[in-house]
Amino acid sequence: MNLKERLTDVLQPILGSDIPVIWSVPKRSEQGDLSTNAAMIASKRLGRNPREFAQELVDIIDPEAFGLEKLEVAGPGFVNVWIGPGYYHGVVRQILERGSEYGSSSTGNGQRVIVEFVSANPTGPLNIVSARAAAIGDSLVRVMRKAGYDAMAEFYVNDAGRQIRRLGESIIARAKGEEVPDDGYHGEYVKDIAKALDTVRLYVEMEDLAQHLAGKLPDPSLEGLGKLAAGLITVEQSETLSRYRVHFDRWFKESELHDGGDPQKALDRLRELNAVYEKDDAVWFKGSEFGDEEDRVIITSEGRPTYLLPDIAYHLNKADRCDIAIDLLGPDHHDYVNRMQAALKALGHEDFLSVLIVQQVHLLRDGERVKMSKRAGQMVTLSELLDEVGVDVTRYFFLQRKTSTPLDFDLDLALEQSDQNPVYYVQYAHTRTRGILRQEGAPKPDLNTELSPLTAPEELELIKILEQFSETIARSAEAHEPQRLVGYLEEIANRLHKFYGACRVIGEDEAVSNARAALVLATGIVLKEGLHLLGVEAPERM
RNA sequence: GCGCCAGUAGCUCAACUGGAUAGAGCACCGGCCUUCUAAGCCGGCGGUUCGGGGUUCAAGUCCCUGCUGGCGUACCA
Repeated sequence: MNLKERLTDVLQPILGSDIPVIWSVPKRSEQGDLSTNAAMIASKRLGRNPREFAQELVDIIDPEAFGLEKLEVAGPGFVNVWIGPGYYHGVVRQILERGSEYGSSSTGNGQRVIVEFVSANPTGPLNIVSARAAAIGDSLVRVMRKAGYDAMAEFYVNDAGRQIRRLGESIIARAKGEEVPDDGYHGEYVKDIAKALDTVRLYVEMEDLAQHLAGKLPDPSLEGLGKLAAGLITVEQSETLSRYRVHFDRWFKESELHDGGDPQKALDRLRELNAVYEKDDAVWFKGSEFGDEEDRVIITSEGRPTYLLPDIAYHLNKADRCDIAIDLLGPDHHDYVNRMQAALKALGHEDFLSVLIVQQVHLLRDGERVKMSKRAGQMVTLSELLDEVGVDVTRYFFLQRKTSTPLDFDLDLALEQSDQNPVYYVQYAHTRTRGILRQEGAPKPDLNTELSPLTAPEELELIKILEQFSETIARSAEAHEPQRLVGYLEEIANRLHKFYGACRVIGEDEAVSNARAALVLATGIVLKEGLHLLGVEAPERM
């Protein structure tokens, strides 16, 4: 149990169980190391003077028992707490003991989570929004695992349906040297696939294509050809993603769903629940009864399911496998959220799904937006981005900002290998910890190193931020906001640099040197693990 | 029209889920390298948190309303 929890345990009986005791770190050091507003909340309900009540809380805590320096009532009724250095020395020791395990918690209680992201159609290379989603989704999974969730990363492959036929058509057109249809896929990669398939000719579909091109077969299997190409594209996507250090635990194919008859089962279930009806030869889901703006067609008048039905089936499938589903969707899909939530509500899975909209990314070069057009096949792909700016910078840039806000990705800044570029600030801090300990004559700290010489403000400020690692991770996980971790790591870097400026490690009195070296080692551990959660490397030298 | 996301320093963004005097980076100005990497540190400049109401001890944060921008608004996915 940590300090906050122990303090809360003492206060809770006086406050009553319905008053939350929330400890926060005040912005100003004159307000102590920890603060709670519980007395103000409680006094309202109990009709008491908040400051008097706060004093009562202060009186009941024995400072020595908790290693506290003092407690105070402040402002309108805050209880402020000053923590003694002994507690912080314990934090450093704990980091050294736990190593890369430091920061883990059981906040998630082992809840099973499926985070679905990217899920790009297998009809072309990954674009920039996918790149952003990939970085965020992957880090979110890492963060959630660290916070005690049983989290899995999943990629939903839309390998069925119309777009696969269109892909087949586009390939045939390219193979014939004809223009690709307007609603087809225009990128250069389609040409490459056509060529590759033609060269290999291993598959029945390709034989069909060859026959077709020779004028012997009027209609090759577009579906089969499309699937084949989709498979190749999926492989390519997965290779790019693994270069990007993005890992998926499962690639879930839409065709698996169809093979198992899941969409039909979902439809039957909705029928049983009386959540669908027929109108104009089509089957409609009663979305408006479950929080959507309007009812939605799930089987067209031609008898074909719309994309919504297999998607409902897919989410039902997830509901069998996890407690919480998180979907990261592109900005062009946000109208889809309500209807999916409505469907899940109808099926008894309210509050199961939470959706994060990954907003638009604009690439800037020379201060100008880079024009991207899918229609004309002109896109900057993830793969190209990685070639140009590298994995660390790309991931860091995407993870810096809240996912729900549009993002300008400044290529010139990304390429700049200087202090202008924030990635290096944190990486440099890690390098600095390694550099100090690499020095000749540097102490070799271990678990028995005496830490009590750590008393300088810069030392304690550094430890205070390290102490918040676990909580920062837990909050990032709960809020589904990995970007919080970025700001946190920058804060560690900043305090390390200040410490570095104020306190020499090597050449001081031996006890001081040893203790400081232990602190430097601990800081390096946290920085490295933090960067790892972002999928960014922690270099030994720069 | 309706829906979603945004609007905070000149620019890019934070703000620990409603707390105390709204913070960083970039840009601009000025300091600090014969000592562990100056990819760093210190100081300065810079704000009606889009406007207007409301809720309360307390609002950038919650509610209402108006404005601006982006995206979406299919029997496409």
